[in-house]
Amino acid sequence: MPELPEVESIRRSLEQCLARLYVSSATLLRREYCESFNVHGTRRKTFSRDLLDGGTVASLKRHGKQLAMAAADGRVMCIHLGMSGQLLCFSDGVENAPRTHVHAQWTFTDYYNYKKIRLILRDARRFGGIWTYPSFDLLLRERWSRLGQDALSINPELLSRALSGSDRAIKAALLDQSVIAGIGNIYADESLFGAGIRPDRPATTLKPKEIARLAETIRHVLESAIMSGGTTLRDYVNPTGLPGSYQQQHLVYGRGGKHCIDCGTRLKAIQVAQRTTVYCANCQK
DNA sequence: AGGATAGCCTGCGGGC
DNA sequence: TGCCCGCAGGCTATCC
Repeated sequence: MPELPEVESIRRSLEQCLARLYVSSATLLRREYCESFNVHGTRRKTFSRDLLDGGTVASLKRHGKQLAMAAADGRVMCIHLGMSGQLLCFSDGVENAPRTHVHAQWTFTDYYNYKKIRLILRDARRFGGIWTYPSFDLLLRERWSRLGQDALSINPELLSRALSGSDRAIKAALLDQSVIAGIGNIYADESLFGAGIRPDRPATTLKPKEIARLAETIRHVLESAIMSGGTTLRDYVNPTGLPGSYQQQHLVYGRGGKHCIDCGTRLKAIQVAQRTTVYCANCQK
């Protein structure tokens, strides 16, 4: 379940592995997993060139939970991993790569070191996808423009503006990618606990001081999680196969019915925005 | 029109 | 042992 910290870990890992490499092949194995757009933003058939075939990897960018790989000639490929998506790197010749649920694969050639790297995109549940554009500007305009401020660069003023006039539960707002981008169920619960705010409070009832505290806590939680390489609950691993360890620092997520680490009260598990939500009724007001 | 809801999809674990 | 059901949740389409 890649949220912002996991996607950022993947981005950094791919940047290390693939920057400046030549894309010597790109294959889409499941047609409907990828949508390609022309210069007018109109959908059309996907060609291997859309998956950067024949290009050179210039940059890896991220906004919220979405990742973009751009070629030096401007072509860009946006990847969203949904719930179960994985990007995995293998050095050429090593045949321990998973074969199931692979929807796209690439071969990168490193002409300086005479090495080849294979990248595969697997996604069992197929909630993810790939969207390709002829330029980064088009990705920004057609897709990323729908996303709110990236959660890693949130501050009190921006969060306050994003939440203004919304009377739904604060957690529902945090999960809405058009309000703030990158937060999923795990980091929403952890951030609200850290800020001492009940997840079911209508967003409009938050005082400026609480919004400020929440903004700071979100940044702190996400930064800590990135330093731990993200959260691995079941099968998240970065492209080099390394799991994250932030799950060891979870204070509420997945701990419903257990004791609050701060005060010992039994943590409550409720439903907010159709998601299991765990909080401490004593510590969170 | 903002917000709630259903549905997509597979793997896994608990219960019987 | 094996089967069935519920649950996990990011996102979009649809409804209210």
